[in-house]
Amino acid sequence: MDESEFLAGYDPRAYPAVAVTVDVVALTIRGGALHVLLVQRGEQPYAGLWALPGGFIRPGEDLPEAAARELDEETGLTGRVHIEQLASYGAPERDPRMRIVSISYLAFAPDLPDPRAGSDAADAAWHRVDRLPKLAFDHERILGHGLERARDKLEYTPLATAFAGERFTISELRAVYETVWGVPLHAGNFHRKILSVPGFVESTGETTESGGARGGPRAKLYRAGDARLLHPALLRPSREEEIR
Amino acid sequence: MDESEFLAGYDPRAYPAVAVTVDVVALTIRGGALHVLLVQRGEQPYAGLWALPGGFIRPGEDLPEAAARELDEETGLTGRVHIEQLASYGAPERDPRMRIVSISYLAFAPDLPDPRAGSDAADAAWHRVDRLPKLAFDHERILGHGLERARDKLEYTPLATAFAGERFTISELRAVYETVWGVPLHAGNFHRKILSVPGFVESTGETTESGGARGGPRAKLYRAGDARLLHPALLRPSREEEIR
DNA sequence: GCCGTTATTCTCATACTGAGATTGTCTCAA
DNA sequence: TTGAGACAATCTCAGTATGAGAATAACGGC
Repeated sequence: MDESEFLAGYDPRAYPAVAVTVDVVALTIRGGALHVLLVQRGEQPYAGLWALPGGFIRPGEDLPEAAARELDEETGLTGRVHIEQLASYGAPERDPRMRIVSISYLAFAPDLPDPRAGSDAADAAWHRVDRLPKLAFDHERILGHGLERARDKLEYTPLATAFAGERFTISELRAVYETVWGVPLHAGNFHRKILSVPGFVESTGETTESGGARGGPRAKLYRAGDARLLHPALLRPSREEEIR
Repeated sequence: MDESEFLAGYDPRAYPAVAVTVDVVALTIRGGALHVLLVQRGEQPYAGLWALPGGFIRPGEDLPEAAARELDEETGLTGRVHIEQLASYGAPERDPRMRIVSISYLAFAPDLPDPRAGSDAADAAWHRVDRLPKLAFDHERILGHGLERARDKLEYTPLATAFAGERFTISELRAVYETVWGVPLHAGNFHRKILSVPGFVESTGETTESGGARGGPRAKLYRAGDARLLHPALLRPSREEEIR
């Protein structure tokens, strides 16, 4: 039986309703650590637990639109934020109330301010991804996929510049990679690599106002270039475990 | 307003129903060309046009399960087929009948038999992806994303072996790459590369029964190895256009 | 048996990478 | 004011990967 036949003898409205939500994995870097935006649930199920910000799509609203709205409701930020679809989850029992299919989105932004104290429920806050509370629903799994995707995209896209400000130094960019990947990188090689990938960064001709907090010369400032893919890619230090 | 507050004053059932479907982009290689499985619609809307196989998810059925079922209904194949989630589409007007959110799946398989003559609608058949008829809904876009994903995954995963049979020669594997990427590859370099990537293929110790149809020595036979990621990856000949 | 085809292996020049070292600027504290 | 340590920016050098072309040899078809 395929779609048309199925439709012919099948009225979806006759079945238990399926609701569609979007959930957003919003990542930012604060104080040298990767953080994710979470909201504390005020109601059952999972009252008191933290969850990814999200909600039902509205009539007439496209998916990316819904994701941007959810993010905006928590952070107040709309522009400047890179947002992309992550994956969808629809296990029958993932929400005890009813059948809910959730489309997850991944968002990246430079050091964001504290979220609005939720016009709603209990609370909203940035949490270090390496010190997470227990999450509601299957949000731990969704967040895991989001982190994986972010780490991968750092390799072959200029995504890292989305975590940095308008202008940044090579060292700041390196800190983004080190934070997201969780490994130290060779400063000299990183510098050489960044400048050799066409379109990754472009010089602003300026330098920082002063040296680093603990010394060192002023660094040159760069802005994001026009490349959409990095070629050749920046490869993560080998991950033998992940290969097999 | 976040999920919990929204839920509190909002009953999704009160809104126009949202239906969830899965659509499958099933790819195979037949006669040296990449093909996609399409079904011809028997009813409105888009009656007579071709579309990706798909249909509504059923109560109690998880997403991947639904995708596998849809594929099985058309091909009869269940095992052997690699299947993974592709993306989701939910533009309000993508289906004129009602709000439909579709989760698409990507499937790869070795040269598959002709599909069942659809227990349903009009027809089901493999179509060369470079000679497509007009497609229903936004299926052309979905297929485009599927092809893009397949081409990318060929670079860093052993996916190509999913298009080849149980045992295959290096040349057959090269043909898969050339077909999916649409470019000729240097036979010698390809050979060297495949054998140097750990875990990509492993020797069976056997060779083909005879040489190629137009001559040439017998080729050694290999089977898929245990690698899940290719390292270093096989890079596609440079695609300047796609970088910026 | 001769010719064209194809599998497999080599060569060689070029490009990219990891590790370590060098040079010179700048902050901080004695 | 000065010396120590931090850090940006370059460079060296060896090891590895890649593209292009060629060499060798096994087969099928005629």
